[in-house]
Amino acid sequence: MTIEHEKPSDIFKERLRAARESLRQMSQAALAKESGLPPSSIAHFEAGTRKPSFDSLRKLANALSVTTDFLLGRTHNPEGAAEADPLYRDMQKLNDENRRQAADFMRFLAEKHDKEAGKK
Amino acid sequence: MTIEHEKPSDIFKERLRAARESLRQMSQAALAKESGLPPSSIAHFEAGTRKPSFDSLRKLANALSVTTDFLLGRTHNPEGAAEADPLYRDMQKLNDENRRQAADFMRFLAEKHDKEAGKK
DNA sequence: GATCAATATGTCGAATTCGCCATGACCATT
DNA sequence: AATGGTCATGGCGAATTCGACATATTGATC
Repeated sequence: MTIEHEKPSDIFKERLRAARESLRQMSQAALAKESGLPPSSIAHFEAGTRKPSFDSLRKLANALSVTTDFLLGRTHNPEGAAEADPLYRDMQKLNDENRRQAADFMRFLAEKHDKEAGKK
Repeated sequence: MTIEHEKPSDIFKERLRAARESLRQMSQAALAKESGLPPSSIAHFEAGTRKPSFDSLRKLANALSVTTDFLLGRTHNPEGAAEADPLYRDMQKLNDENRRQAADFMRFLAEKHDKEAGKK
């Protein structure tokens, strides 16, 4: 039972925009040129109307110098091994009971976050 | 320097087979069941006649507990320990603020657990 | 208001993957 | 020879992404 109130495809478009704007400070046009993809594809990806193919995903990750796991929402760190994540190291110190409590707490956070869906 | 003119799609099929056979010792049918993909898709991927879509790639990486970067040939190591952990994966779906709170809570649990280690 | 750059949205045919199913090959063990 | 397990291959229609292009929309500056 995973917390899936945010779908993988939704995470992807947010990660892509975050990497392009905050991390690399590029325009869509600049990323398009760097990755060799048409600008409209970048826009579609960030709008969530398309999901990248095998090749497109590779080009995006290369152009942005981030891991594909970050773009797919599998890792929080744009760069490198998740094992280096201090949070992961803390996680490994937990016993089974503590892990269950942490999971419950995260579910609570996710639900509270969902209630703030009436914005904009 | 080593000449590496192997196309990304060729690397992928080799990585997929290596992860399934050597790393996890699963049959194609077993991986199909674990990932929720049809067995024929696994065969096509390893034959190189198809390349996985966005969703299929995620399912494969989850089922095999490896990074997508490894499957795509962007890194040399499978390094899937953290990404394989469901708790860690769920944490990636939280926003920054919630993630920070979850981290604090886990640190608290870890420290509390340390204090109870007076006995050996 | 006018202009311009950046982004959003949609349309088109072509190409690719999708799940599903059938068939054949290969290789053991019986 | 026959069986069973594993994998390879390809056809089928449906769904999706592809690149390319057109056209709004937004936001900031003048």
